[in-house]
Amino acid sequence: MPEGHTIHRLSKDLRSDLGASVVKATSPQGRFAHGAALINKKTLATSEAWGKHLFLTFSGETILHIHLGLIGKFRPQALEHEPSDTVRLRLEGSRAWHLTGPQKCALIPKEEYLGVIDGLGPDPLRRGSKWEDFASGLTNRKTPIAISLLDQSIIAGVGNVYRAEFLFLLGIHPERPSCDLTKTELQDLWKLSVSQLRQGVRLNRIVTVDQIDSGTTPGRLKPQDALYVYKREGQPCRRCGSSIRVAKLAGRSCWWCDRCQRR
DNA sequence: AGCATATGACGAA
DNA sequence: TCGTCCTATGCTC
Repeated sequence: MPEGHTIHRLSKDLRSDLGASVVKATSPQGRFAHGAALINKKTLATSEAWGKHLFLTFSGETILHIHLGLIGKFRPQALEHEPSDTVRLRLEGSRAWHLTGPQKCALIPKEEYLGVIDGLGPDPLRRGSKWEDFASGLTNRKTPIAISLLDQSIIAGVGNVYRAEFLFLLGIHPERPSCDLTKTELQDLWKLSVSQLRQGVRLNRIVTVDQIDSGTTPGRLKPQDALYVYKREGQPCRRCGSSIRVAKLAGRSCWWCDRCQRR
């Protein structure tokens, strides 16, 4: 679930649901009891996503830093929905929001907030992000491009699904050294990140296939038809039919098509 | 019941 | 490169 698009969508939804009104905060699990008590009955002032990081600011400049990590979820629930005892944080406005399994959920000082942002590369979903910053992060880097794409200090918000899909869509082999990519390829990679992540926010889901390649109508697109290569090892490439391959890159599985993606 | 796995990131070795 | 953390799900026995 959580790549950059998820967090930006969450930021929007939380803002429209809870924004500018008094929020009730509790920690059914108890692990964030103190923090929840400090937020409780405050107003949500701002909601901001930066890559995979979510920052909620409450009245009094209290900054709540949330990072979902691999398994975290932050879901809207009906107000009467009883939180399970794994819910770290429950926010209640026009509906309830239940946070489970986050990698980070903490009230942080402004300096820490600035430090997190400072460590992040350009986020394709943020106004003001520049492709040149993305490109300059890759100059002289021999690291395979598939590894660079997971590095949040190079580009913020891309995760394991998008990296594989982007490289397929542009015909770039995942093991190509980052510094060997042409200017055009870097520009295309950036432009693709912007359009794909935006679409991800809109759909609240990652869908990279063209309608033509999926062979289905958009409304009824099945999960297994939404992607070109991610988790499709051994299956035929949607473009050329050759078998999708998989290997570990940066400790994570990466999928690609050897025929469509040239070294 | 137990185990593997997951769209992430960190620290230890 | 591993182990670790955090939770939910979907296998397998």
